[in-house]
This record gives sequence, C-alpha cells and structure tokens, in this order.
Amino acid sequence: MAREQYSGHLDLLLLAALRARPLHGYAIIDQVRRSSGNRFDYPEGTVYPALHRLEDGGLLRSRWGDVDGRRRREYELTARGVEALAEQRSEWDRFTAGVRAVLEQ
Amino acid sequence: MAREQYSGHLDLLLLAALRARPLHGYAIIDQVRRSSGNRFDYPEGTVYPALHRLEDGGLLRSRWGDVDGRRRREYELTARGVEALAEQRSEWDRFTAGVRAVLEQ
DNA sequence: GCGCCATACCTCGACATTCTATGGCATAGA
DNA sequence: TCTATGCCATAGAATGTCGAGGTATGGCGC
Repeated sequence: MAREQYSGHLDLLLLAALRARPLHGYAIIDQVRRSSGNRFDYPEGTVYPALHRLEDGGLLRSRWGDVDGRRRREYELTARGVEALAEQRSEWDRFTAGVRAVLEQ
Repeated sequence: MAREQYSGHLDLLLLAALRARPLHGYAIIDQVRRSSGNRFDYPEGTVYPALHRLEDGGLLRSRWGDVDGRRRREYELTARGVEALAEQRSEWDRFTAGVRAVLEQ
C-alpha cells in the first residue's frame, strides 16, 4: 500500500521547511526529518521532483551555489510561495478538522 | 490539481463511517459528508472502488439487502477492519503530530 | 594512491489512489 | 410522462510517490 506514511501533503512540508531560510535539497530532507522527530524521511526520488514542480509553479526560486567546491542548488520561497504556505496551512487545518469530526462522529 | 482536498486518507474515513453500524454506499457518502460538516463530499466514482478494495483486503464484508424493494449493498466492518481502524487512527495521530511539528519548527 | 562512505544532485518507470465521465436501473413526485 | 433522486458500477486519465539507478565530489583510513 503506497502513500501510507506521507500522503499528499508534501508540498506543505517543503514550503514550511523553507520558511525561515533558503536550503538545498539534501538539507531540506534533513530539516523535514529532524523537525518531524524522524517521522518523515522522504526519499530523494520524491523530494527532487516535488521541488522542481514547486519551482515550475512559481512558489520556489533556486540558484546554483558553491560550498567547499561542491555545487548545490539552493531553494527559497518566492512571494507567491509565502502566500501558498499560508493558504496550505489553513487548508491543512480545515482538512484535519474534517477528519477529526468524522473520527469522533 | 487533484487530491488537494482529500489526500489519501479515504480508507480511514470509510472505516470510521462504518464504526457504529452497517451502511450502504450512498449512505456512507452521506455520513462522511454530514459528519465532516460538508467538508468531504466524495464522488461515487471514488468511494465504490475504495469499498471494493477494502472488501478485497478483508476489512469490510458486504451483502445484498432489500429495502423497499430496492437492492442495496450493505457494508460492515470485519474484525480485521476494526483492528485496521484502530491502527489507522493512531497512524493518523502520528502523522498529524509530525506535520504539526514541521509547521511549528 | 586506493577504497569507501557520506554528501549532493538527478531521472526514470512503476504503482496506487483518486477523479471525471458515463452508464445503468428503481422509485417518488410533479 | 418526465425529472429528480437514490443507488450501484466501471473505464480512463491524471497525479503523486516511491524504488532503483546513475553521476560526481570531498574526506577518511590505510
């Protein structure tokens, strides 16, 4: 059974991970893992396509950087990304409220 | 963008809707809609395949009934379905806790 | 200098879930 | 008789996610 663990809210998590400062892909995975208390350990094959998708959608902006002779692509939120984060956050609240209501019906 | 509203937790909702008593497909859709405060209005094309899937997986059992000369397929939880509901409920709690942690990081 | 590991990026194909669209039939009411 | 509603169902497409695989660099031990 797929999607049992993560289930469709990846964009929200990625945007949230970038809220405070720009990060490169690997660091984003790390950030999500650590800030979730090791609950969400996304594979790269999931995260990179998602980052590209968000960038195509104008929610992220990226640029190549060099750290210790190593190339890295740093991602940061655009203005629209900040808006989208706020929207998705309240969508998330409504969603969980709905599920909770059904569970406690 | 698909899945923006529901996102992979349909099984949990369906199992929860059947917690108290058996229901037929249409009534399940109704139950989820009303108990969620009109937040989740699933199309039939989503729910029926999901019910069949859950039945194939042994979490539901169904039988044809006749109500007012109308044939209806009534679904109810099996023992494994009751277990699965409990499991998915705590999975859900862990999942939301993880998301909350990332959002508030 | 060599092998190994962690870091870092990426793409591809497969798969499950969900949605849209469509069909059917029965019954109640206008 | 027509329409709305209740009720079941499937097919096809879209999407997100995952697993697997590929490349490359730097640092470490030996």
